[in-house]
Amino acid sequence: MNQNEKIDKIFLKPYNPLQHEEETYMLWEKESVFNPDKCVVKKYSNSKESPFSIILPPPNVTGSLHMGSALMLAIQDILVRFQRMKGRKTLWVPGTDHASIATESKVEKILMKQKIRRTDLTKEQFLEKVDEFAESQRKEIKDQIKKMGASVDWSREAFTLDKQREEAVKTAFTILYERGLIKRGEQIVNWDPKGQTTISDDEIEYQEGKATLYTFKYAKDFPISIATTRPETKVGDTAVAVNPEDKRYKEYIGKEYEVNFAGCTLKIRIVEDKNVDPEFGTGALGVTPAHSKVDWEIAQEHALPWYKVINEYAKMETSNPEINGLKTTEAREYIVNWLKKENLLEKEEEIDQNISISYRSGGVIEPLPKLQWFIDVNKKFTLPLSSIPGVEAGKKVTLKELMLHVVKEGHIKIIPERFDKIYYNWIENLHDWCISRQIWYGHQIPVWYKENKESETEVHIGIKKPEGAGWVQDPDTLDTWFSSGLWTFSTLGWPGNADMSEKLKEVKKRGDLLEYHPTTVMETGADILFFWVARMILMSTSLLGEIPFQTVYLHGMVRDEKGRKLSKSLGNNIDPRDLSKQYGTDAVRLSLIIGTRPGNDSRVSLDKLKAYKHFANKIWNASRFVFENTTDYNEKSTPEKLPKKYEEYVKNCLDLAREVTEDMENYRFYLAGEKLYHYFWHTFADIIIEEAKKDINGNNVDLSNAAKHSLREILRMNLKMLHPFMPFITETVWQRSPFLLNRPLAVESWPTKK
RNA sequence: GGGCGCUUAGCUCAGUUGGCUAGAGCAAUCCGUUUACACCGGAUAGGUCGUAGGUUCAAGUCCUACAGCGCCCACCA
Repeated sequence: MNQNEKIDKIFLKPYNPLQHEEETYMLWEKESVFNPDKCVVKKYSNSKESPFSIILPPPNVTGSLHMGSALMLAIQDILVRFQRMKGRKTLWVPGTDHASIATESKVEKILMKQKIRRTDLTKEQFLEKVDEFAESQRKEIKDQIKKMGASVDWSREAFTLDKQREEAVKTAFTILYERGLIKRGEQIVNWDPKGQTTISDDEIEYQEGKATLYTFKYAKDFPISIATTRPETKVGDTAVAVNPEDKRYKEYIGKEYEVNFAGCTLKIRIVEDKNVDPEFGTGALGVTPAHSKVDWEIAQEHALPWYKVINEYAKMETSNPEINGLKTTEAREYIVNWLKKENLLEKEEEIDQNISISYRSGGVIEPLPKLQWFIDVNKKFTLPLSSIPGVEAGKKVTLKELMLHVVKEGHIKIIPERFDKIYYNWIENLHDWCISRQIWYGHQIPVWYKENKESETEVHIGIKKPEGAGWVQDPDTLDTWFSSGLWTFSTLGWPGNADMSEKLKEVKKRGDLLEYHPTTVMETGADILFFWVARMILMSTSLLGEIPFQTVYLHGMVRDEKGRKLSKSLGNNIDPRDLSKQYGTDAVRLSLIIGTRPGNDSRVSLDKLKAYKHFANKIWNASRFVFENTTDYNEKSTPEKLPKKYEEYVKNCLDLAREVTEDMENYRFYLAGEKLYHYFWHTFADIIIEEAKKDINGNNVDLSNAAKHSLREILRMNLKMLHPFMPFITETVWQRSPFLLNRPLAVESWPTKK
């Protein structure tokens, strides 16, 4: 068998991705090229260069990965592989998120199908089921991450609900509590009667709808008419608010009336408040402090009493037995009828109104006052330690100020820039963050209560249950974003063994946290800028006095071919693995990357997938051609100075390398990828190879050698540059090539201009 | 109510700080079955870069207004 027959044997045609991808990933793992420590030992990376670090946004264990995750993995892998090849010590930490509410309700649904209700199980039994489910999803997700070729360091895999992260959560809670930033209080919260839990402002979605606006008086002898879409809540009114500028009601301000309204006795005071719009309705607002956020604030302002008239099941709780226990909608009907009967109803009109919906459970949000835990974003506290320029250690700041400062001063750069404004706007409107949830799955709040002899409640906040009998832990769990907010440093060993309250500094002396934090870049979906990115900034700046990342790269949403959202309920959901099987992972990655600008939505395109699958085949065959035709190539026989034509070819390729490098360094890999594609196919394959064919078989030995030399050099550079984009095929070719020395392509050096 | 994005070839989209005859993929038309590849090659056609003004030696790129589509935030009880 001659050389070319051998090459034919190892380069079977056409290129079949399925045949090579798995073994290639195994090769990388065997060689530990994803582990930065081992890369230093093996001298694959230069420990003197500044490290490059990135933490994977942890996918929720609610289900398997979707196309958005595939895009995320592709972008991050490109960034990471590029830096690794440039010789930087490079860390990419993988992990998953327990996604408390989402996972809990998912498991509940699964149990329902088996005719098991949550209430049939004890808390322990239920959590066991959830853990079981989460574990199986994690396996699935891990498999998907590998299939996408993501070069993550599995030895550092993390889970937001594992032991280490639990320690981080408890520590964070304790520190924030000690600084007075976490408080417990009765406040109006977004209650989800369907999910039976509170949710944060950001977890609400608005649905457009119509509502009836009723205009009426509480009673015949009451001087002012009010308008509302929710008459049933009016049994909880304690005031009527009017605009101070409104002349119509000036004379009533400060007066108090006792009225009998729908069988309930109400004491209504007339107050003035700037927030009341004189143009709307009658210009007078019936204040229901317990069941409306705006009203709650008005009530706070005027020290009004409040009465809860709707309970956690969205049923009435009133002194009138005819209404008590009714659903809110039934109570509304009762009250409207009563108004009609009493001849108090003046007007009924239809208006546009948005309905607040929980984005997890779909339940209609009922504002309720409840005893909950909050993070106070407006309270001044002393930052004990800081490496943030402009905020020295010891300075008094609020969380809001910190969060604004680091972005406004450019310590954190957001790509694309336009999201800066959106971020500022969100922070400026930020209210206290309600962090307690009435569900089982998640980090239980590290607070313990005990009744003492005087039947007062003692409270203990800390990492461990206090000594002695009688301590009961707060049953609530934390908002899932509390633990994911710690993600950039909880994955890097924080808090470790140090005594957190005393020696924050000590922590930084330890391994990963010192080496890799702040992380270089956070790449994630633009849709979780508020949920997550802002929370990470909050946690990192306040707990470590450090930014969590230098750059935020935001990607848009991946939609289907028609531009619709991909979702299970629409039935157009795609498992990236199915596309990988059909087109090869490299093609899937390229199709998601090329032409997708940061922050913009993109569409799954079968045309693109097909095109890049063909491209993989092109690389395969062009490589085969080069190796077949250069088997007798001898470096020594290459003329020192290449003939002009080949000199130009090589120079052009080096120019491309410079341009591509610059694009990569500036996060324009969606351009770099296209340039590489175009160069490889339409310059290297179509022009250079075709030109070289003549010279290789010609009589001029020097020209022939120069052609062989140039083909190899250009192919070598292209395989390297294409590797971050198409890791599988480039590595597979490399492993079969004369280029292979003592290391995989994944840790070969990135081409630079000599 | 406030803010943001998009509008470029038949379709889906690039075009980096204003600078060469405006690009890619797919689709279309014609030719080619020469030993890397038919998951191929060569060629052709196709755009007054949403509209109207403006700045500039020069505008797809900057400014202003308008239109259509989409998104985010706030929210009127």
